[in-house]
Amino acid sequence: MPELPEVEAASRIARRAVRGETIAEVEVLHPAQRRSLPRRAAQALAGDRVTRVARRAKYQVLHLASGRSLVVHFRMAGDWGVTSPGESLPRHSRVALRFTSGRALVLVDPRALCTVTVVEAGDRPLPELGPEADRPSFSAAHLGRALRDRATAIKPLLLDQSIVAGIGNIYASEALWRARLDPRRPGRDVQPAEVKRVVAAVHRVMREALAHPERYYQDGEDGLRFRVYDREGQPCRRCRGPIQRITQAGRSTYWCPACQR
DNA sequence: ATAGGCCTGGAC
DNA sequence: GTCCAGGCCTAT
Repeated sequence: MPELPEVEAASRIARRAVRGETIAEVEVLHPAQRRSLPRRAAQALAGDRVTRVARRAKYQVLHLASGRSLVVHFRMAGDWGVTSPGESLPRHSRVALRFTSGRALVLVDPRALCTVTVVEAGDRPLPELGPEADRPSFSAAHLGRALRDRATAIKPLLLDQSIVAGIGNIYASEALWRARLDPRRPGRDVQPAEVKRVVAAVHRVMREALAHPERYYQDGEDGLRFRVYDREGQPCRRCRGPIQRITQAGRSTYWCPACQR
């Protein structure tokens, strides 16, 4: 469940569950997870205390009393589970942070692609990231500067986390539909008025999803399901034209050729 | 710019 | 069986 709004919701769950808790043991339950969290690093966490849970874009940072931090990225399909003392772990549990209280914060990750890394005090915790997609600091002026001179299409540029942080494949399509902009448009050809529309659309999509932490990804009646994503061949909700799927930078893009220009 | 890799599960 | 998946990294 992992774009900015879903990671924000998850980080709130983690914050409520484990702030102030002391780590008793970190269990790595899937061998692939040791690529980011080797046995030694996991063992070294015992005894440390979680002082703060923060989120930056799609990263979650568990700050520890020692000055180290635990950086978690959900990638394609991660989520948190919280278990009470004695309770069994959910299906697809890959890493379990067990606390001295008996409670556990569990990384649930069917594909085992998530990363959990220990960052030592003073080390750079995160790669270079642009402004948060839901904030005013992600502005038309900022995006306009980033797009200038870029021959790359706007859709993949919205996925570039060093330009704007937190947008993923679904919300990129959703935002461009809202902005009525052709996802194939080269960055440098996007006019100032269109840049403004894109920024407004990204803000709107992010805010809507943040306001509905669970419902957005679910099927249903609440009118919140995707406008274009995963709707190939179905009628555009604006103009009734057929939604098309194309591949850009190796990822699916959904859009309406009739009303996105 | 594109392809492949990492993993597993679900849809077909 | 095949293809696809909410992300990101590396190699070509």
